[in-house]
Amino acid sequence: MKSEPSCFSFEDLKRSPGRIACWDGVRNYQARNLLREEIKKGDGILFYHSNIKLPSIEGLAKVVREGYPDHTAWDLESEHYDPKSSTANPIWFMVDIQYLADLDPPVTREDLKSHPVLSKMGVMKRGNRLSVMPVDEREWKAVLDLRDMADPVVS
DNA sequence: GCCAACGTTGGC
DNA sequence: GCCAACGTTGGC
Repeated sequence: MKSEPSCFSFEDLKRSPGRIACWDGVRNYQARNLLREEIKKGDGILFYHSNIKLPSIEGLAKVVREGYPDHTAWDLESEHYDPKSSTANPIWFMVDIQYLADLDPPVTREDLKSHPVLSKMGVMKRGNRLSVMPVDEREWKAVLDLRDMADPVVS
């Protein structure tokens, strides 16, 4: 999952109650479909900071609640308000995620670029604009290996 | 600040 | 349904 830290950072997640936050405000159909259908409770998450000097994977999180309607779409006050979405027919979805661990130090985009497996990650693809994208098993393991970490998502 | 990539919008 | 125009994203 990718976020501009000025909008919502990994630190923000850590400071959230129970270290849980909802991944709201996604307004892209491809990402919506992932949130609604693909992402399962217990899935591991690489939390990536974008649009900054040193774009990096900051840490790990996991999904604690599967796709449910994004209520900010119904909130007139929200900048993500969308009149096309209603409680009867929600268009946009979100999941809840929970902090797991820091990557210390963060795995930078430079790190990813020079890695045989990670250089092929979705987040490295040109023009990629999704705030949610799939990470495969090899990529997940490769990130953990870079920091000599045990897999925290084994259930 | 530049610019490529991509999604969305709207005229036709 | 096509496609040009436009806005946004995000690395550099």
